Amino acid sequence: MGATKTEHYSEKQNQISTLAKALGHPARIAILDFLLKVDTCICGDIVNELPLAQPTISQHLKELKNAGLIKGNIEGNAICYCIDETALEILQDYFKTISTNIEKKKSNCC
Amino acid sequence: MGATKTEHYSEKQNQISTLAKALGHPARIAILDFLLKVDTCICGDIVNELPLAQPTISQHLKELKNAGLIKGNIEGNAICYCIDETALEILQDYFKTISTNIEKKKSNCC
DNA sequence: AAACTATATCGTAATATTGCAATGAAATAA
DNA sequence: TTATTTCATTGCAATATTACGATATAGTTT
Repeated sequence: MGATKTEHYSEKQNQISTLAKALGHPARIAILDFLLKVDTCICGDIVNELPLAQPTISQHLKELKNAGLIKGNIEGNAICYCIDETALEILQDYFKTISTNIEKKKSNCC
Repeated sequence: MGATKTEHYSEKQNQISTLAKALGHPARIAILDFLLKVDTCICGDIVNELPLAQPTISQHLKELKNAGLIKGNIEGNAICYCIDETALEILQDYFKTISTNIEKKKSNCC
């Protein structure tokens, strides 16, 4: 099939998996890393940093934006991208919760 | 094309994206949630919890295992799965680093 | 206005993922 | 030994993703 059966899972599970999926490509991690590395929000030139053609990067940016991981502001004829903290906080909280739950369990096998 | 150009990215970027990709499906998040919810490691019956056929779940478990997110111990003719903390720590550290970096920047735009 | 710059969208080819029925393999129970 | 149970693997169809050339759009410059 190839189509995920999203309707069978909880909203939280879909939310986390959607965010994780958006991060599931090295180019998109590289974009986030670059947005962090640069002091101000970056207007363009992500294309010069990655080994991908402009349409491909535009597509990756769109996916990050759709997932809510980055925001884009129009600035003249360029677009200024930066990280959206909200989404990252959701992920951070999720992993923190898992970690504390594991800690609590101290599994009796494995 | 459809093939990711992994060779162009840093090891860290590939590591994080691989882990994120493994979490990029609600069924796999549901599996992790279930492993956490149950007190001991679970031997089977994930199939009864999810709306997917047994081969499909076996496939998802394999992907989680390949990514290093879960471990499996053979126990008679059943297999006992549980979460591997190491991979989760890597992700947690990554998101923590991003958060502190964003905090430091206090972006002057967006 | 025309030329230029920056980004998005379209179309398409190559490849990957998702899901399942059928089947296999391996331990256990009868 | 012959079921039975539990999980993995194979093979395949449907769909999604990745990448890019060509083209469109929109602002800027000349």
